[in-house]
Amino acid sequence: MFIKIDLTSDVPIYVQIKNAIIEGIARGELKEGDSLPPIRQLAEDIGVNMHTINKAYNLLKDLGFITINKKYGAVIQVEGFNGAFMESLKEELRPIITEAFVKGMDRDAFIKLVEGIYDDFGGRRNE
Amino acid sequence: MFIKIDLTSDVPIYVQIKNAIIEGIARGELKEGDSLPPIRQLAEDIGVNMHTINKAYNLLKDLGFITINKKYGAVIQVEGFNGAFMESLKEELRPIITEAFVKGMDRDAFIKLVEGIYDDFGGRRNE
Amino acid sequence: MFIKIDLTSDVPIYVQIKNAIIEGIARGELKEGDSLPPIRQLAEDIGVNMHTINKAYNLLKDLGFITINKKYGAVIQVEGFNGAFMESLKEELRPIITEAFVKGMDRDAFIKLVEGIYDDFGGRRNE
Amino acid sequence: MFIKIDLTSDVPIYVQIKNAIIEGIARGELKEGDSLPPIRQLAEDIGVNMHTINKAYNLLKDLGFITINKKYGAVIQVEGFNGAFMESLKEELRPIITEAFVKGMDRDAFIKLVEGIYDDFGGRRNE
DNA sequence: GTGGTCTAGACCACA
DNA sequence: GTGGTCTAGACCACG
Repeated sequence: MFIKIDLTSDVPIYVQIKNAIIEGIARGELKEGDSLPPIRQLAEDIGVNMHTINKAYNLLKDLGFITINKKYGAVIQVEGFNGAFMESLKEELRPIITEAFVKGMDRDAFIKLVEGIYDDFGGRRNE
Repeated sequence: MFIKIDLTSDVPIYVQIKNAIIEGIARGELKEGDSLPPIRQLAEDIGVNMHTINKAYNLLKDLGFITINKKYGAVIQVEGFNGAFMESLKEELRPIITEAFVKGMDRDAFIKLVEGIYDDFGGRRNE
Repeated sequence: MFIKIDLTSDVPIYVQIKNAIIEGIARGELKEGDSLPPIRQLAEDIGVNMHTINKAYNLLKDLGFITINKKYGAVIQVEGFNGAFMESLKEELRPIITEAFVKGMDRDAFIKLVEGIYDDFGGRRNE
Repeated sequence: MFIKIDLTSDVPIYVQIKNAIIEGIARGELKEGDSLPPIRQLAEDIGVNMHTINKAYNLLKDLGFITINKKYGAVIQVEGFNGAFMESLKEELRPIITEAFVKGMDRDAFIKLVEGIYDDFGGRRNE
């Protein structure tokens, strides 16, 4: 698994790592039951501190994408979406859509954009 | 114009203000050519520091929603979307969509969510 | 507010701090709306590292006892209990009660113990 | 005896095993004088390391639920509760009750919860 | 002046 | 060998 960090980004490193791992699941490179690398190893691999990886893993745990135990480390195990997730999704989405709308981007153009991203994960099923 | 700030949110206040103003444009409460309130006044109205309002206005300017000049202050003037905007939109959208996909939300369900938000601004045109 | 840490305890320091603060609320020394000390100040006061306090505050936030914002820092704001809380409460309680039962402590004796602790917070209301 | 381990729980495995055995006594499935399975066998049965079982058995011994000798292995022999037990019980219970109280759960509701758990072991006596 | 992020490096509990 | 905790000390974003 290859994670590329942009140190100049204003997105915190641990969030970038979180996103990269979820992206890895979406792409099918990481499957349910797979173990993520040990925090210290991944830290060395991508050249950041152990604590930063730790924070990313714990965030993934809180978001329901992995479980953590001392035997197998961090293991992919995705909780399905629920009402709370839908709510937070909507709240994240709303200001983005509003900006696009105000800038004159119509609904169909926006949906096309969404479809384009979805198609990247196209044939895959997450089970 | 009524802006409600949620101090408990982890969205920075100046971003909340920015979002509220764009939302105001989307809802038709603010139109091209309208002036935003003077910084001091808005700061007092919603009970935050002038500095914070200033930051929000500057962000709106950078995003192409207003112009700022000494004479008229902050005036709504929306730049249409361009390639750079599309790129940043995609970058914002991607991790959100990826999470939804991995959690088992399919494309159509996501699109329905998008449509729901778009419909809030329904019949309006921004000109 | 006075927090006493037992460095020899196997309860992590940040958990001890969390417990002490909840205890402070229960005793009425901390009320809704009160700000907790800034993390660095409390860290110095009780002689632990800033990060340990930070962890305690974030845990309290996750548990629904405080909110955190940059303006007022950590502010007491208690979420009422819900189903999820009841479940975790039951799971915590079960092994404790089971031990007591097996050791021959009957229901009434156990309840008396509970009442004794409740009475420490007796006349108070948390609103 | 059937012990189910939850690797995703943050309760250590050896504590889960300890709890399960005490629960077995409470339910009457294990009685005074009964032998627990040999360490190796139980380790194999539930798929954990011998070391972990050993730790659980030693904990049970320290808590006064079993005796361990070379001839008969681990044998259920429950010490009645004493002052020290009461003290540790109180210390465990206090933060749990405090959280419940602060979240607005009143004494009677809490006691009802306790009674519900006690009733699971209802008509039984441990002798 | 507040919390948030990150680093470097140590020790410990659990498996 | 795994994650968890803790420390000391730095820099940054937000208000």
